[in-house]
Amino acid sequence: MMSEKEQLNTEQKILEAAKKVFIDKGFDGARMQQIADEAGINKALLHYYYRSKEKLFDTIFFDAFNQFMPKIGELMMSDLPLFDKIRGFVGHYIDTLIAFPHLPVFVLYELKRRPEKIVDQLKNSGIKPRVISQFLKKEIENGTIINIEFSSLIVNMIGLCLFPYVGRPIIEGFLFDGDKEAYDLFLEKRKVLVAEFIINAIKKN
Amino acid sequence: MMSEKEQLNTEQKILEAAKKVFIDKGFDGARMQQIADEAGINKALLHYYYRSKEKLFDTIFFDAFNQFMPKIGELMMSDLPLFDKIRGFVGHYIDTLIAFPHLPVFVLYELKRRPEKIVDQLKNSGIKPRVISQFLKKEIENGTIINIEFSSLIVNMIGLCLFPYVGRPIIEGFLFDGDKEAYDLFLEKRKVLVAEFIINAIKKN
DNA sequence: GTCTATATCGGGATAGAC
DNA sequence: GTCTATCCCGATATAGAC
Repeated sequence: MMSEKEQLNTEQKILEAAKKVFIDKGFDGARMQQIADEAGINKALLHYYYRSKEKLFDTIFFDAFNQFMPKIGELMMSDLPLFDKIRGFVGHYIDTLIAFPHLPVFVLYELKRRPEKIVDQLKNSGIKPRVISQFLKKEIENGTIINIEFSSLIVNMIGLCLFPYVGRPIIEGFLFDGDKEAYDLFLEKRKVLVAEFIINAIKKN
Repeated sequence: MMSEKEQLNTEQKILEAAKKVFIDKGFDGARMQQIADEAGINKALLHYYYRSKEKLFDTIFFDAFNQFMPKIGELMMSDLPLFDKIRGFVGHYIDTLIAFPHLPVFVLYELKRRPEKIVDQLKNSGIKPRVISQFLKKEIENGTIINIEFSSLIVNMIGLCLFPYVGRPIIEGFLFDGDKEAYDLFLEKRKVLVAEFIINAIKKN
């Protein structure tokens, strides 16, 4: 009986392995040999499918990035009440992070090597800051929330979601005495806590 | 007339150069040759002062880390009112980030390679989570703030300060259309905005 | 202490058999 | 498509002259 991994074809095995190694080690830290080992093949075959390390990396990276930037465009531009949008965003974002906890550091690190390409990707994502910004202005005029720029709000939201993941080794070690289970619980609870924290911060009265 | 750099002795020049290159490229991405060039010496001399790349890196890293983790122990454990502590923390933290904007990604990335050592450093920093936690409990009992764990609060605070720096390439490109000056202004304004955001989020009524 | 020259090795990439 | 063997460059590290 074949294991699940053995049922994959070679290209899929390579992609799985590359994803794992690149995300864990970054481009510079990753080794083609390790990817080959992980995929149960040899180095030469990697080059047969993807001519270079760079090419293979690109495939992985943009795939990862699209997972990392959740499909929240529709959510943000829907006609849900603002506070529900915030809850939806935070919940969805943290769910993604729980599924792929190593993605953020990977993406942020690689971001320094090629910011342009990534910004281009985002611009093609269909998310329109202007539209959301207008929506926010209306809520401010209505008096539901305090005066805040969209850029501020979104940066705050992402920062609050993200940091527990990128900073996990420090926080878990220092504040949770290395208690992995306690930290997982902490992360899970933040799905609600972060949304309420944000709403508290911006709601009038 | 000597430039400022030429007045430094060799060891200082090496440390300056290494700091620059390591922080910019990370351990794996950094090249001893580039460090030597930057310092205006040759590779052999690097090894004369620091036997290996790893040794040189360690020196830089722990130095950088101590800058990155601002000396906020005293501030946090002082007898200032809570909201002033928060303002002080955010202001000080963001000032540090403005001075060393590339530190966070560097520290977070390298953190994955050696979490233990860094947590040890923190534990020797003199900051006592328990003490601050107790202080927070009192404020909750007094009714000044809503019920919140210290771990949540500090993670939120750091996350809010940090993200605009680690995510700068994306945010600046996507939300600010690459306008560097506008982004610097945005960062500067956050010194006040973030503190008030946090205070709003936790204060009762 | 500082240099030039070189040893050594690891890793990405290719050639070529099957 | 998949393998083994090998090329070749770049990077760390060392030897040794001055």
